Amino acid sequence: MDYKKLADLLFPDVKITLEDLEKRYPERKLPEGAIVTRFAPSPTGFLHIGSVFTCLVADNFAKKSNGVFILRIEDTDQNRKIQDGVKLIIQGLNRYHINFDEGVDENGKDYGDYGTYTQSQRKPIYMAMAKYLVSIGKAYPCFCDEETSQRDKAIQEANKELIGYYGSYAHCRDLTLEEVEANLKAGKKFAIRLRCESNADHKIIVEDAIRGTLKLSDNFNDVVILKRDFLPPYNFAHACDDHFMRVNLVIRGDEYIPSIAEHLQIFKALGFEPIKYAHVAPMQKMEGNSKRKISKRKDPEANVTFYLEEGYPVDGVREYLMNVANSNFEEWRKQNQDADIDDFVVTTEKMSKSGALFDLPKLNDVSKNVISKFDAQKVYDLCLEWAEQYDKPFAEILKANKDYAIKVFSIERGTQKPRKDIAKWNETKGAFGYFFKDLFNPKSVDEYEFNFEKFDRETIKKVIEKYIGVYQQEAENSVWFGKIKELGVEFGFANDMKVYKANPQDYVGHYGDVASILRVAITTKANTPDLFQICTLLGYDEVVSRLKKAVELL
RNA sequence: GGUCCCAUCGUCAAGCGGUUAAGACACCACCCUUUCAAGGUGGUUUCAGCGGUUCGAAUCCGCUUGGGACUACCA
Repeated sequence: MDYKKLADLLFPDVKITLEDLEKRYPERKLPEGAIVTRFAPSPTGFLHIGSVFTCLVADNFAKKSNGVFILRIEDTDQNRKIQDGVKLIIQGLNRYHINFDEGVDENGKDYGDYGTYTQSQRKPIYMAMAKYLVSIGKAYPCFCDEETSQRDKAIQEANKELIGYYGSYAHCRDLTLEEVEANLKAGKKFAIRLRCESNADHKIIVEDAIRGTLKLSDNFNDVVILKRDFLPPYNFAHACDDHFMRVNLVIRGDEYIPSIAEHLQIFKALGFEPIKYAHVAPMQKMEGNSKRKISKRKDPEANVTFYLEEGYPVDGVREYLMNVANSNFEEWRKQNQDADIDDFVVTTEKMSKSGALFDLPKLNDVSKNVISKFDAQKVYDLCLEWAEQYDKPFAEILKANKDYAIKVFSIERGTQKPRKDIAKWNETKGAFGYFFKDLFNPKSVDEYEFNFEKFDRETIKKVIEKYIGVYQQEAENSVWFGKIKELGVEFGFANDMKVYKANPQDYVGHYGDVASILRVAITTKANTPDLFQICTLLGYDEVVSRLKKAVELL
């Protein structure tokens, strides 16, 4: 068989050769150990949180090794592509401070020397390489239609045979030149298949950067490497692109593990150096009693916009994702409290083999800590940024009361033990809303978080009424609090915690309870920052009017 | 069905043949207390099961079970 002739018959117009491409995309001159990796999404929907995770890791590898991080758009499936898919991905990634050294921008424009970075535009490369494989006898044209493969599959299933295009099912594997010519003349379209030289009984050993040694069955299938539209499926695009972009570490989801053998076969046929893989476990989610992958369709938290909408600060999400990526991150963070998160070095060895459950309570905790370290101005800025998009009325209030809002956010901030009231910006209104007159408008006693299990209405009312009489805007916290204690004694509250603890039955409650009643009366909330500071900020008139309001509603 | 991957507290996880089996989140209790939080201290809870190898197994090997992925001219 004259394979060269076959290749020319199939691709008469393809002139690009392997040598041309090797020259056009030379090996990179990078320091020893530099990692060249890439994120290669398909623009088929929203940006998945798992993608952000993978990017964070990949970006870290590249940056820390003085390597290169590439964004490549895998849009060879023209049917699944969506409008603005690329934009969505890039914008989402940018929000999480992920930037690429090479790739495409929001408008689809390339930057970098190894482009183009959009697969649908790399057709000439794939065709050239497919032609090359045909010319050396490692690939062949397949004229089979869908019905044929459906039928074969049914037969294989019925016979409990392996499913695929191989052996006697590989109808076009040994077509003669004449047969090919006849098919071509008849106007039949063809795909290109790899001529597989192995079988399923053959085992291969692969070293995965995360998984360690993997023992896999070899590929036995004459897989399609060029579809009828002459665009490649993932497998061939992966081999060509990652080789010519001089990628040296492929970080991808572990759903690709079963196809490693197939991919390596393609590399080998092409004469390319086999590539190193790092297969990342997917994010999981609890459903009933079992874990499952977070699904794009079913789970809102799969979409990055979920975190944006809820108002999780970007730094919080990044911090949490780092936690998931490397278990030693937490320890590192403890020792480097103020260090930039980018200073942390992620290692493949420390990455988990099994999928981590997305743990929202943990995210909340991490996020609370992150926010607690922001200064008031930053809290204001980020909260406003969030509100502008997701809570317009609140944004207006924040803008109209900027200085005041910053004072509010300053309470017990910047101290050794900063408050941890909020984990995300959509909690701000609940936690601090009462500071703003426009947001404080209780209509019924039900809106107050009074502890009616401990104290009845009358007691609460009496305490508040009495307090209205004695309340003054004190300059000193201690003086102010002394009065509260004093007031409590009148109603039978203990003014000493130890005394109270010793004989609780002798008292109605303790001074903390008095403070709680006043806190709720003034703010409606049981949990607030330092009440003295709240009163100071609110001002005498407002405090008194709120106390009166509470009495009225009680 | 076939192929492959994975398996330590409720969750995330240290662990790499000898440990009282770390730590974090969550939960509970207590302490502190000029209130609420925060913080501090302590606690509940884990090696999926069964065999083997070994003086010794969470760790190595088998099997079983459970979970997951793949099985496209999708990626």
